[in-house]
Parts: sequence; structure tokens; C-alpha cells
Amino acid sequence: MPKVVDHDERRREIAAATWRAIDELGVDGTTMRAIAERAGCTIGRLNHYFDSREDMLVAALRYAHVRAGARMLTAIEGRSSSDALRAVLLEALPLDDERYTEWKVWLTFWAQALNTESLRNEHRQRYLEWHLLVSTLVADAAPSLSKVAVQQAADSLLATVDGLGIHVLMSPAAGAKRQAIRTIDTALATVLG
Amino acid sequence: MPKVVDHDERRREIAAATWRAIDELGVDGTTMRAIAERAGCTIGRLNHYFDSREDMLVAALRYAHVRAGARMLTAIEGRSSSDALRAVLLEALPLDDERYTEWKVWLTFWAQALNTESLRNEHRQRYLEWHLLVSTLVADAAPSLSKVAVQQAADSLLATVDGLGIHVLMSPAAGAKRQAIRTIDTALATVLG
DNA sequence: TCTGTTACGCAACATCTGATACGTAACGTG
DNA sequence: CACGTTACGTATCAGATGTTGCGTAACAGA
Repeated sequence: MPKVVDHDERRREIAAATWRAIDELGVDGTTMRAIAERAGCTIGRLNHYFDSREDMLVAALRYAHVRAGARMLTAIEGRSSSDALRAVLLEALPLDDERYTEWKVWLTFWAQALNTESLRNEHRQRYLEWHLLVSTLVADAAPSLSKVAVQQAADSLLATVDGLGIHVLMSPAAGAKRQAIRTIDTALATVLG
Repeated sequence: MPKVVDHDERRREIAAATWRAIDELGVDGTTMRAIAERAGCTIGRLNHYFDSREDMLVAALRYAHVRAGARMLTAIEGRSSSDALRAVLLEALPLDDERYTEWKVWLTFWAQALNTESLRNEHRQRYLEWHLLVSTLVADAAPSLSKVAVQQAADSLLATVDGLGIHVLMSPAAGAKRQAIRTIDTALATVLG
């Protein structure tokens, strides 16, 4: 067994570079050359660790997913359920550079998913987890709600977050961000009473 | 002045063909060849009426915009303001094939707009009109609301519609559609009391 | 009918793309 | 110290793409 390298680590590096390329250039501009440039290697290495460009795109999506998931857990830690719910929803919005970039990646993949079944599955997977997290928090924060009402509230909150995210993405002014926070708060007030 | 043809009509035809190509193939797959095929002409004609491919994409976006605008006006006609509000919001969702396709085009352009200033402006324009329409209807339907509350309600409704649209787009099952309608109705109940 | 202009099909081109094939250097193992 | 395997840089290729330029046919106006 010669020349041993951390396979997973390399793949993660490449996924991160792909992620950066998508952020800077859009998915169209994310060519093998662009990724290699950002990963600080040659195309040879990319092809060594991934079978195709599409596999690298999926890896970038998963990478963004893992990042976001970790942030959500941090946001929940040590908060009451209603505080945690608000924190999680706000954490999901593109309010700073990191999350703005993350949203660019999401949006890019949504569009790409329209014509790629594997990406659509990837998205549905993420959405289920995300829905489960929010509905759990809603149930904790408003124990008097029926199961159906909890689901309904979660659906409504998730839709609001996604819509606001897109809006901020297209008009990333400070005003739009403040407005988004206000909208989340009124939505929460409606749900939690 | 020889061989006179309706310039605008030709451009509209090409825009419609571009629209169809985006629907079927995604924006990446929308090549000059693909558009020409759908328009029933050769690439020569495309280049005769548009300076570049990007111009044709913008034209397709405007075409979709015009279509949607016309549908909205039809939906309002002869309804009370609160009925009209509901009709307009539902009309904005991807609940049938035509509107599903339209949403594919929107989503595609949102993603594209992330790296194209001209498309972002195009979107903001559309969003302003759309926001104005909804907030006007809200003001009519709930005259007791303050100006600020009307704006807030409109923001919330628009975000909900956009979020639901994306969700239906990714999971176009009948269940998701019914769920979306229910979410719109609860949002309306909240706003209009 | 003649003429100048417009419409647009056709073919060619330079560019860029993802993928492959090959060569070499690094290194764990015997 | 070989030896065999892995890592990956380099060169190359076939295919696709947007754009350009040329040639021709159609037609309004004189």
C-alpha cells in the first residue's frame, strides 16, 4: 500500500473548491479548470477522485448541506424551544456572507435539479430533515397544537423562509434583510400565539 | 423597403421557442440549435433578430412575465377584492402544467440572475409590480389595516407563495399541491382575520 | 423591369468543454 | 534496496457551442 493519502479529506477539499467556484461563477462557469484552480491542483487529481463533473456538483451540494446542518445544531444549543425555533429560522436566512453564499448554492441546485433526477432526490432528502427539525421545534414550543396544526405551521414557516431567502438573494440590501426578520417574527407570532 | 416582415412578431416567436427550450432542456441545454429547432428556423434567423444568446434568454423571461401578468388580470376580473386576492395568489402557484413550466422558467432565471446584473434588474422590476398588485388587493380586502400592516402582510404572502412554488416544483405530487393551497388559505385567514 | 435593401439559410471557425490515456514520481512493503 | 501500487500532472482528443461571414432569394419602390 504505497503513498497513502486521506481519500475523504481530498474529496472534501474538492467539494469545497467546487462550492467556491459555484459561488463565484455560477454552475455554468464551474468548469473542471475552475475547480482545479480553486483546489490548487490539476484536473488530473479531480478525475482521480471523482468519476465525473456531476458527481463533484453533488458532492458540493452535500458539503453545503453538512455545513448548514452543523450551524443549525449550534443555533439550537442551550435555548428554550421557542427561542430555538426562531434562532433556527433566522439561521436559515441569507443574512451574512457565509449564508448568502450558501443560498446561492441552494438556488443554483434547485434550478439544476429541474432537469436532474438525482439532484431532486438530494433536495427532497434535505427538505425532509429540515421539515422534521422545524416541526419538532414547533411542537415543543406550542404543545397545545394538534399534530395536523403543527405540520401546517411548519409548512407555512418553511415556505416563508424559502421565499424570503430568494427575495434577499435578489435584493441583498440591508432593508430587505430587516424586513425578512420582521416577517419571520410576525409568522412566529401567528403560529405560537 | 423590401421584404417586409413583422419584426416584433418574429422576436416573440423566438422568445416563445426559447421559453419552450428552457422548459424542456434547462438553461444549459438551451443552445442556439435547440431554439432554432423549436422555432422552426435556422440559427441564421435567430442571429438576425437578436445580437446574442443572452438577449434571447432575457426576451424569454419577459415573455413569461407578460403571460403571467395577463393571467393575473383575468383572475381578478369580476371578483370582490378578497376573492381576487385569493385567486391571484393561487394563480401564482405552479398548480397546472402551464404554470409549472412558467415556474421552471422563473427558477432558472433566478439562478442565472445570481451572476447577471441585467437579469437581477429584470427580476426586481417584476417583483415590484407583483408586490404592488398584492398589497393593493390586501388594502382593499382589509381596509382596517394600517399602511405598514398592509405592506407587512403583502411581504408575508409573497414570501409564502414563492416558497410554496419552489416546494411544489421539487415535489410535484398532488399532495404537495393540496398542501400548498391549504397553506395559502391559512395565510389569508391570518391576514384578513 | 431594374435596383437596392432586407431576410435568412448555410457553412466554417475559433473556442471551450469534460474525459481519457499515458508517464512519472512517491512511497509502503518484502 | 528493489518492486509494485497508488497519486496525479501533462498532453491530447472528440464533441459541442456561440458567433461571424458569405451568398442568395425575395420584394418594395422607381
